Order: sequence, then C-alpha cells, then structure tokens
Amino acid sequence: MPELPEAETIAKGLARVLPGRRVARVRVLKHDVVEGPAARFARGLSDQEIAAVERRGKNVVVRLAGGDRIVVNLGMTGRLLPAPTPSPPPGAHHAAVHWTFQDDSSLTFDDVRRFGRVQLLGPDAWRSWSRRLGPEPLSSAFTGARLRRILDGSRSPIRSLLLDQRKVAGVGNIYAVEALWGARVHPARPANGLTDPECRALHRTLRRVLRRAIAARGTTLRDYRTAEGEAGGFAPALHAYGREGQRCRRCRASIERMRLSGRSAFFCPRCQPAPEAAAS
DNA sequence: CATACGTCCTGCCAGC
DNA sequence: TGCTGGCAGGACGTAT
Repeated sequence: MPELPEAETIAKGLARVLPGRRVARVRVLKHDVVEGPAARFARGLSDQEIAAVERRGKNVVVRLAGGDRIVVNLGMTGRLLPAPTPSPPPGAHHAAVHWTFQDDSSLTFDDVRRFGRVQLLGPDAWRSWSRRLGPEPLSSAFTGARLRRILDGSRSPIRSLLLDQRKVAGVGNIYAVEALWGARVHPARPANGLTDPECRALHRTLRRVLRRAIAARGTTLRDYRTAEGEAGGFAPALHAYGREGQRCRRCRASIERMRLSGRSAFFCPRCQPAPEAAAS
C-alpha cells in the first residue's frame, strides 16, 4: 500500500520521463476515480505541458506549466504506469485514467480496488488542499518539539494518530508500526501519554524508517511497483509489520498482532509494553 | 472540536 | 475441486 516512501519513489521515477510532455488526450475510464465531472477534468488538461512531478504526503503531484496540478492519491492498489506507446502497458488490467501525449507516449492510472483518487486543482484549490495535510515528516519543520505538540493534542492511540494525514502527512500502517517498534512504544498508547524521551525516539525512528524505505525504493508486499515496474526492496527490512508469530529481531519474543480501529497493528510484547504496564 | 466507526472495492487464500 | 467468507486498508462521511 503506497505510503510516503512509495509515493516519493514513484514521483522520482515519473520526474525522469514526464516533464516536457504535452497532453494530447485524456480518457476517464472509471468515473468514480476522478474528483468532479470527468469532462471538466479532461478539458482542464487539454494541451497542458507537464512541468514537474512532486509528492505531498502519500500523493503524487503532477505540476503543469500553466500552474494547475494533477493530484493522484494511489489508495491501496493504484499504479501510475508510463509507456513509450500511446496504448496502456500490458499489465494495466484496471485502467481508470489514460493520458496520451503529443509525442505518442502515455501514462495510465491503473487501480484494482479503486480506492485511489485523481483530481485537478488550480493554484488556490491546491493551497487549501495542501493546508489540510499535516507537516512533511522529513522536512526541517518537523522537529521533535512539533511532534510533541501534535501528540499533546490527542488521547487517541498513537498508531491511529500517526495514520491521521491531518496530523502528519504520508505515514501509513506499515511505517507507523515500524516507527513504533523502533521507539519501543506500544501502538495502543494514548498519544498524549508518551514521555518526552519516547516522543523524541519516535521522531527519530519515524524519520529514519521513512528515509531508509525511500533508499530501498519502498516496500512491496503485493501490488506496489515503482514507475519502472519494479518491486521495492524494503520488505525484508521490516521488523514488526506482517511478522506475527515471528521472533522480534531485538529480543527474540514472538511478535503479536492486535486490531486497533479496525486495522492490524504489530508489536513486540516485550519491547513495547502495553499501556497499563507502561502507565504504572 | 475530538473521537469512533461504517463504507467503498476486488483479488486472494484458508477452510470446508 | 469448487465454493465461500473473511481479510487487506486510506480516506471520507456521519454520528456522538
């Protein structure tokens, strides 16, 4: 499931091929994937040139020379597939949006489960959209003190807070779980109950795991692929996520799984003591 | 405002 | 072998 490192890897890959291309035609094949009327979306992109490909949180942002932006939320299974040909690549079995460019190349947004969303935003709409997201965890603005203030505002389980894009942008279940394992903090701990040392540790481990995952080009569990169609390399480096019943790599205890707000959370019961034990 | 929970969607896989 | 029910989960809408 694409989170910040996966979106970053895809954006970097697309940034090598898309800038300079000019839109020839847009086909919306799955209307529920595009925000607003498909006709307006297609019209707004007509003859537009791509200036850059960037990232905000988990979103891939295609910036156009005219100042508008295509914001792509990949959801669970969304993939952006560039091709040197006008037709979608062979692997695109669930094409939702298809762009062809004036040089006869193309880009396909393919999404099996259709949790993904694509929208076209003008400069003002972009600013207000972006403002709704929390800070970028790898930016210099995201300090330990900033995280402390975010945690202090919530009694929610720390894992739930880390998934809230309004609080911190780009963190999903995999990296939230990994950062908490690194910081030795149980996923169900109330956010505002973390001690200052725990908060500092979480700040450090969150940034570290995101940076390392970017260096490995993301985590492929099943669907995620880079813009070049390759699997990410971070899966073998996971310490807790998906490792229920396996040994903790730090203390050899058996990794456990719990459900928290309907989502799986993985943790080491020895390294990450449960809230009751930690509170005493 | 903060928090909790249901909903969307389909491929996969364990279990019978 | 073939079927089925549960599961995966990011973001949003609604309820409390």
